[in-house]
Amino acid sequence: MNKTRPGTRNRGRPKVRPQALAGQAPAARETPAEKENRIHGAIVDGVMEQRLKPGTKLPEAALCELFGVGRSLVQKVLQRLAHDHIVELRPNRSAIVAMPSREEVGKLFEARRALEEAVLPLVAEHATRADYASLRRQLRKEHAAMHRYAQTEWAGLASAFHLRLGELSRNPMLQRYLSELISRCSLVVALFQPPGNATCEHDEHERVVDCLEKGDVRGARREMDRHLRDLEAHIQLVEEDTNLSLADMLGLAAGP
Amino acid sequence: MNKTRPGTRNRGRPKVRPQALAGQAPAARETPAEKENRIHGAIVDGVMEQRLKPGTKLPEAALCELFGVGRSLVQKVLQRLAHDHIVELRPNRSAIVAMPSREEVGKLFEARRALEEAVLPLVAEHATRADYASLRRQLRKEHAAMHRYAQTEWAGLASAFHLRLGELSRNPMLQRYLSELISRCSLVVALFQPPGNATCEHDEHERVVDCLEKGDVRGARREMDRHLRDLEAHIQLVEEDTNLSLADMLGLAAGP
DNA sequence: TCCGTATTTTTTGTCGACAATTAATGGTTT
DNA sequence: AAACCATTAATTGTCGACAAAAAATACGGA
Repeated sequence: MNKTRPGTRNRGRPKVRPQALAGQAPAARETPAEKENRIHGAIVDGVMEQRLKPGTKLPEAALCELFGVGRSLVQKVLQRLAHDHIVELRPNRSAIVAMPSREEVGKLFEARRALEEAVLPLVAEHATRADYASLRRQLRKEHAAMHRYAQTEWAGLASAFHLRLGELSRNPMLQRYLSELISRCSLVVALFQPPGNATCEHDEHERVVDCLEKGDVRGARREMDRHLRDLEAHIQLVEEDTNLSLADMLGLAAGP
Repeated sequence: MNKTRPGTRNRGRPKVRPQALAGQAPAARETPAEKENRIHGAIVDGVMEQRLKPGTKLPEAALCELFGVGRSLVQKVLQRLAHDHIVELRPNRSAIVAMPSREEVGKLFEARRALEEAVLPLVAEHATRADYASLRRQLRKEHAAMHRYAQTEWAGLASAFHLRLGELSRNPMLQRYLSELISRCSLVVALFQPPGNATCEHDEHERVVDCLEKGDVRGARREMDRHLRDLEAHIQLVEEDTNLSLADMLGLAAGP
C-alpha cells in the first residue's frame, strides 16, 4: 500500500553526508538536556517545514553522525518523538516520520475540537483584560502576515493563537495535550496542503475572541468548532517522494 | 560487585534484595516489548496499590537486579513512566515516585473533568445498545465489590468504568489522554485516602449512564461533573514514610 | 557540639561492542 | 523472466564500561 511505484528499487534514498554537521557545530559546553533538545528540535523543525516527509527513514547511525552523539541519545530522542507521534517506531526497523492515515486524521481533528472546546470555559474563567489585549495584538500580527503572503510565518502565528488559548486555560495538563494535538494538526495541514493553497481564513479567530470577551462561552465554542471544521475541510491528501539527503532535510547543510 | 551482606548502617531505607526476583522469574521466551511491559507494569501496579509511595527512590541499578535486565531497558521504562507522570526524573539523581503537590492535584482534577465531559458527547454518538448493556454489567460488578468491602477491587472497577467510557468515545487520542488522567487520579486518590475510608459513592455512575441512554448528554455531563467533584472532595493529604524493601513494594517478594 | 570542607561512595550520562533481527543481494530452478 | 531459497549486509536491541555528577561520609577547626 505504501509502494506507489513497485518497479523502482533503491533510488535516490536519503543518505548521510558526514561533513554536514560541521556547519552546525554544537555549542561550547552543552548541558545534556540542551543536547537532547537540539536534536529533538532539529527533527521537529524538519518535519514541520516539510523537509522531512512522512515515511522518511531515520536510521540511528545516520543521526548519530549528523549530530555527533552516541546512539543512546538518539534513541532517547526518537522515543520522545514517537510519544508525540512525530515519528513511528517499529521493532527492529528504522524509525520513520509518521504518516497518519486518513482515518487517523479524522480522529485527530475530532479530538482537537473536543479539547479545544473543553478549554474555552477555563479560558473565560481565568483570562484578564490584559490577556485579551495580548491575544488581539497577536491576531493583528497574524493578519499582517497573511496579507503579506508569508505563508510559513502565518502558519506559525495561526497555531500560536491556539497555543495561547491553551496557556490561558491555566491548566498545564490540558495545555500539554492541546499543544500535542495542535502540533500534529499543523503537521498534517502542512503536509496535505500544496504550497500557495493556504486556507484563507477571514477572521474566525477574531470571532472566538469576541465571544469570549463578551462572556459568551457557548458562542465561542460554536465558532471554534466551525473554524476547526473549516480547517479540516481544506486539507487534501497528496503523497510524493523526493531525493534530498537527510542532512538537507534536517537543515544541517554545510555552510558556504 | 554488589553487597551481599545486609548493610551495617541500614537505616530502614528501601534496599535491594537480590534473591527477590527468583520468585518472579521471567517467562521462557520474552519478546522485547513484553519485557518492557513487565517492568512497566510491575512499577505501575506497585504505585497503584500504594506499595510504592511518592518520593520512593528508584535507582536504576536496583531495578536492573530485581528484573534481571540491563540499564538501557530500565532507563527506557523510567522514561516512559516519567512521561505518564508516574515517576519524576531529575538530572543526575535517582528517579522517584511522583509526588504531586496540592495545586497540581487541583489542576489534575480540573483537567479530568474537562476531558471526561468532552468525551461524553462522542460516547452518546457512537454507543450502541450492546455497549450500554456491557456498561451496566460492569456497574453491577462494581456494586457487588463495594458491598463486599473489597476496596482495592472496587477501586479498580470504579476507574474501569471511566476507562470504558473513554473506549466508547472511539477516539484513540482522547482515550489515551483520559486514561492518563484517570491513572494519575487513582494514584492520588489511593494516596490520600487512608484505607477503610473509601468514598462510598451511591450510584453516581449509574446516573451518568441513565442520562446517556436517554440521549440527555447535557444531563450526563452535569452528573459526571458532580461525581468528579465529589471524588475530589473526599481526598485528604497525608504524608508518611515506611521502611519496606523495594522488592516488597514491587510485589517481587521471594516465593516459598 | 556544630559547621564547613575534603574525600569516598553511590548513581546517573554516554558511549561503543556484540548479538539478534530484518532487509538486500545473488544464484538456481522453473 | 519471475519466483524461491541461501547468503550477505544493514540496522536495531541490549549490555557492560568508563566518566561525570551528586550524595554520603569523614575530618578538622571554631
